[in-house]
Amino acid sequence: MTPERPYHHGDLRRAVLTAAVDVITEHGPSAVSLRDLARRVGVSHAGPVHHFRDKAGLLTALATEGFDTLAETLAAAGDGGGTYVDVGAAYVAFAVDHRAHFEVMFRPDLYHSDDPDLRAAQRRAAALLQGGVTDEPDPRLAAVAAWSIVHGFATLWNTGALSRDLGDDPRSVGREVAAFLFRGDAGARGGDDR
Amino acid sequence: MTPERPYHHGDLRRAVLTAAVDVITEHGPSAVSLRDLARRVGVSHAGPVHHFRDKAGLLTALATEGFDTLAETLAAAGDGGGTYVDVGAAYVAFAVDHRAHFEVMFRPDLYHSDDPDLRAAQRRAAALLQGGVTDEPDPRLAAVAAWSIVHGFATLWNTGALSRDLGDDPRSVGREVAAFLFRGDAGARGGDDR
DNA sequence: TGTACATCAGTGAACGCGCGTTCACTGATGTAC
DNA sequence: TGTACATCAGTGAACGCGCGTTCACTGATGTAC
Repeated sequence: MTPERPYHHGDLRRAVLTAAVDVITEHGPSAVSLRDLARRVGVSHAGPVHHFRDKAGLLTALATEGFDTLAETLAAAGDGGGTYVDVGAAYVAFAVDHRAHFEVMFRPDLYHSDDPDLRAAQRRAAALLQGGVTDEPDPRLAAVAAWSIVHGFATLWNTGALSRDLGDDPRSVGREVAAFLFRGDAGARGGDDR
Repeated sequence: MTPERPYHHGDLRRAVLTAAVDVITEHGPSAVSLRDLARRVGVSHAGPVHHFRDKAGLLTALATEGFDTLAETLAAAGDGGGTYVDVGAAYVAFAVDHRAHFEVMFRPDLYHSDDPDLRAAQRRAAALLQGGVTDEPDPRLAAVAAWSIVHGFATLWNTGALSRDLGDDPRSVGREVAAFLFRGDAGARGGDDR
């Protein structure tokens, strides 16, 4: 018969991260404990330490993964002629689809914010956000405004602060909100300058 | 000689709330503990329980206070012909001036979100946010966009996510960002319809 | 002005718990030769 | 193909700690008469 729990887990790192996502999605980042995650994953309570060093180390890994995914998402949305509105909609979609990651990413007190991998991922995502709105009179202000509006919408949506009669599709409302910012610019183009 | 610690504190409730603000401002809401606050205030560890019932009760009080102050701030900004931009700037100012309150207010998992006083304060603040942008083609969308952009900016600023070369005056940048949203509307008037 | 009594605010001991982290360890795996 | 050995992944006991909450209590205050 096969043993129920082989000595080596296989991919404990991945499993712990996934469990962390579950906990955070349901109860928020402050509910995370290494011992609980170990329990969920069926491993001794000291197991996770091997992969993350620390509780903060685990959350660092989660935040890094989040910034990486966000960068990929934004890049994909901007490729092939995506407008700023597409990029903004992608930002909102990321935030609601990866709520746990999103929440941790913007709580730097929870992780090792000087971790090199993390910072690289952060920079990558930030560059993609800046790049989207180059054809405005004041592009720096426009970039901050653009980031603010999608970030704000995503945050308000995720915390349940928004009125419920906005419907149940955050992606489409998010897109409308992003489009509203550039309602004057015919076409609202951005992203690709080739 | 006067006793160092009179038996009755005088205003323990107020003192605990203030101490909580200090802790949250410095270390975030998850660092709050009733015992620590009691220690800071110079009172037995069970003292605060008398006034708040609960740890969540304490945070409920803090959030309520926050929504009340926000409502006052927004009302003051809208009075006497304040434009939406004024109201938006006031929102940002509140968020950076009362960072601790602001942070707790949008973490409903931390408090008793069905508390009647809390909900009343929430409704008051929400109404003032809705009312600011009545002269847009789609006022509901405009209201969500307006709330999103100032909320997003404030959140990004408070978490330190924004680039440092925006300067050190969140209020004025916040105002610019809010103004950017309505850059097409000459005058960008709102708030008073008298 | 004085007394009795109810109410309120804060005390301090005690409970039981879950946590992060450390440690010496052992089982499993892979690699050099 | 086989053996020795290094490395790696996970174990389980132990540590010390701070926490929230409960409880019977006592000091202080205020109010009725």
